[in-house]
Amino acid sequence: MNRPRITDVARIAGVSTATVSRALSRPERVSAETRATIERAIAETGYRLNHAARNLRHQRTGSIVALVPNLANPYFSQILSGIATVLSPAGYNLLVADTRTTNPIRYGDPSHADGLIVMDGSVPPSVLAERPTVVVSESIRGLSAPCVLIDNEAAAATAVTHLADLGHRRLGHVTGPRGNVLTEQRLSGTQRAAAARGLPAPTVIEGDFSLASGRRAAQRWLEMADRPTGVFLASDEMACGFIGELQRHGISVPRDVSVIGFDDIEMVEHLTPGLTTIRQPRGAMGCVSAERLLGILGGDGEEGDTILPVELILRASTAIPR
Amino acid sequence: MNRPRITDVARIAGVSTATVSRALSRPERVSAETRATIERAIAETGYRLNHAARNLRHQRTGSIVALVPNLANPYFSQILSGIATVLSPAGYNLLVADTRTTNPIRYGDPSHADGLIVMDGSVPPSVLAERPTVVVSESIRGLSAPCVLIDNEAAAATAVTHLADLGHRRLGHVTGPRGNVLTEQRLSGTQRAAAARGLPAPTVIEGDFSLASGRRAAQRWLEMADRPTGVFLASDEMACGFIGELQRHGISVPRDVSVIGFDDIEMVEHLTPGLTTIRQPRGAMGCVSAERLLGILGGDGEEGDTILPVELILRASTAIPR
DNA sequence: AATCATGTTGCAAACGATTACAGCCTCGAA
DNA sequence: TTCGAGGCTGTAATCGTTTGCAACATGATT
Repeated sequence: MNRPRITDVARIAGVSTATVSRALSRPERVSAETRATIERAIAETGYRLNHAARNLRHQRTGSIVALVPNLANPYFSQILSGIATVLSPAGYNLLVADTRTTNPIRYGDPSHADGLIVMDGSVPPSVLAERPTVVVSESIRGLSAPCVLIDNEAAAATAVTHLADLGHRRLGHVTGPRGNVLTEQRLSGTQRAAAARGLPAPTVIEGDFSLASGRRAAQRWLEMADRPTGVFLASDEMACGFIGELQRHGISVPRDVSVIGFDDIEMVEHLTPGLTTIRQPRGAMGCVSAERLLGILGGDGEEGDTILPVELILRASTAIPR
Repeated sequence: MNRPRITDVARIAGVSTATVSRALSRPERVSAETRATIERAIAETGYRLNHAARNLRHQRTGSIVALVPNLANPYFSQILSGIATVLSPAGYNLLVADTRTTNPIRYGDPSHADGLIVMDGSVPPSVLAERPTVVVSESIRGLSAPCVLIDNEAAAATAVTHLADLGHRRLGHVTGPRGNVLTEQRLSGTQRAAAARGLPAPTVIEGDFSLASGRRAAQRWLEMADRPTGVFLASDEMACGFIGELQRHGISVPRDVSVIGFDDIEMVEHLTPGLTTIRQPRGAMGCVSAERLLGILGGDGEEGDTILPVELILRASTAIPR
């Protein structure tokens, strides 16, 4: 037996399909008794709306696609989770596409989704121009879409100020890859905050956000004559590698050196010592980006970027210098 | 200016919409020169197919929905990632729904998706009966859908056998919540393997898979007169809590006690000591479940469950007993 | 009694594709 | 010349809704 259609309901209720449709979408425009009859007919047939047909008629899809560079990465899945909590009550489906395996062009196509939330800065702007778009976490050059970001410079300053508050004067900073926007902003915040406290410019070690580059940074630190007593690393992954390598050489954290990371990825809470770090509000970033996209879709979208506050998470890896 | 439709292409190419449609879906049924003309017209107009219309006509959606209990949990996002790598090349969209925020009934609706991949054992079978379904990781009682699983009993036996191989004779096992299928299977595998090696029955401590319950298990361990020298915990999270709490009491892992976990979640590689554990092939579980679903959709679906092999990951938390 | 506003309902045309069926043309065989 | 086969194309119905417009009934107003 085929799935019941709206005409089946109409026939059984003895009304036209137009009336059934109205009873569903704007019940107040249908008389109470007709509505009751229709409801009975719906129950009897087990009728359920065909969304493909409705979407065709409405010229919309009811879906939002989220473009992530790597679905397996917890950083993104937490943002996704935030997005889902907003989209679902709003009646939108969440379509997820991993840019490693999916051609983003496919989702730029308006017949797939009503809007895009992009977490991958490397997606070409031309693909995104066709649909309402919100960018999260990174900004994309040449695209005039609203972004949901954190203030990386201020966040870095917070980290450095924390070290300064503890009494550290010789500071180190391990950066992300050169040229990356995040890298530059965090570096600049680091230098600004140190200067503001009247401290000498922090020693800069170049990294690339990866665990391995954190380990290399540790080797650099070990070789130094005048070792910084407080080190701020631009990612938690690097901080993990850094601490692990130091411990392997008998250095104690935080007794010999205080370490502060960036991101607050889940695992660093469980390290020994627990890592002091800057938490990015990933869930909130997801929520806000979804809300802003809904705003645009609803026609009352605002201009400009949203900057979300970060939080300094104090754990055991930072302490007063010896 | 409106989006070009197939009629626009047809008009410009001087053919009927039927011919344009055929040129797109089965080019060999259209003469080469007509095809060329059509292609020119498509390029000229910038025409792109409207998927809503095609789907309506084809009575399909082109989407698969994945039902996860918690999108922010890396365990699931890695499975999702595997699913995405298979679905995307097959031309399907991946719709993700978090069962905490979305009513699963909504996705049981055939007009949303062509099939379901379920990662949440608590979804009522009635919701799933309407569409082809594959269950991953847990099995759902009362649902005759193929499952993609690991052999939890054998995996637990592998863990225990590893401890036995190292020479441990007094073993402990921290379980998941009672009543859970996984809990029972891992417990039974633990007991069977100990018996097979002629060891006394392992001391059982009840947990619930959470970090906190791992900490509580550590307290229980500390109170014991005759402490097990090797402990197998049914989740890595519990193992983290367990080790952390022991270290806080000056107990050294693995010198004083060997610890083995279950899952190989990302962070445990970076603990000190690195956690020996049983790795679930999460990416593969995702791939296989997606492939099986595509099989069903394609009409040549096979019956029965797929059991994937686990892997013992040796790290630093297990060693020969003192 | 005529007019009008109001509330309900139905008719039929969209939305944008796909495809069964039939028609036309060409060419080779009888 | 006639016929049939095969290749290509067009006509029109269809997928399941939504919605502008018009029609109708009812009761209030003049």
